[in-house]
Amino acid sequence: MKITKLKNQIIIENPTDFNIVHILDCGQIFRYEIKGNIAKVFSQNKVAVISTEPDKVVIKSTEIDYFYNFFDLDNNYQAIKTELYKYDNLKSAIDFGYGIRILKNDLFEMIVSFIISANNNIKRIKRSIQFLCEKFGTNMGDYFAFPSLKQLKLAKVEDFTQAGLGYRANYLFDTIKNLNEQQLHNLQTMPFSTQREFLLSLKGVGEKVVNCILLFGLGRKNVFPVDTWINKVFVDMFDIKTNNRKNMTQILQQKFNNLSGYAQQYLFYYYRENVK
DNA sequence: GCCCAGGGATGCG
DNA sequence: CGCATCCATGGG
Repeated sequence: MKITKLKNQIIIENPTDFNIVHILDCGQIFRYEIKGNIAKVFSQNKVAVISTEPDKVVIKSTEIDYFYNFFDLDNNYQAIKTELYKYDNLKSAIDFGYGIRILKNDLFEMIVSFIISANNNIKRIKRSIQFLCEKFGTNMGDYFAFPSLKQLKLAKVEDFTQAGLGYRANYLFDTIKNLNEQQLHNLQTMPFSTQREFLLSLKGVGEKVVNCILLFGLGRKNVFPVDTWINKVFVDMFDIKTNNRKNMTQILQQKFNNLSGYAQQYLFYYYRENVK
């Protein structure tokens, strides 16, 4: 795989560790479109267009530095997959989702998105987030930006209910009310345990959501979010008996250490796409 | 009508 | 602490 970064585009030749469908459909992001071989990805107020051609992927954006980092292109996924391939029960998942990469997404967007994600399904999560973008985000012309904290502070509980958040409307409203820009800024450089403790103090953020925020919004790869899918597959794939999600998380994180986040994404994607 | 979806808050022992 | 129950909402 060869990556060439130009002024307004990135060219990836022989993309053995980059498949935009794998990346977008593995549940780490909720703002994207896939139409044939063209995909659009949104983060903050930015957009990238990804075209997949035979033996080549082209990423186009006016914010090419942002998306180079966003797609984690300095990271060597070949080495990660080689390491994870040592686990028998991961081989088929890695083969299936070979092009997965863990995105470096915006922290605030991840906090809001994964509060909405709790006990919800991806289709409805997408719809709710799109509603919030259209109602409170900046109009960028052919799309809407994700609303800033300041913009979301203008929302009432009724707006979140109207967005279809159900009982999560109150959680999000409370979190937005209590968050400030300084805290968001400070979170970027806090030690792991302090980040975790602060995020858990937010309404609507529990053990699973905090791990998603840490993984996708703060680049912490040592966490293993256990959701309903991982819960289902746990006993099958690891032959460890427990129904306690906190125990599963601890067991999985000990097993995979700093590769936990990657292992989780391969397994989540494989299982959700192949099992009903 | 029932069950499920990238679960969390709350209360009770 | 651990555990049970409740919580909106749309799709299958």
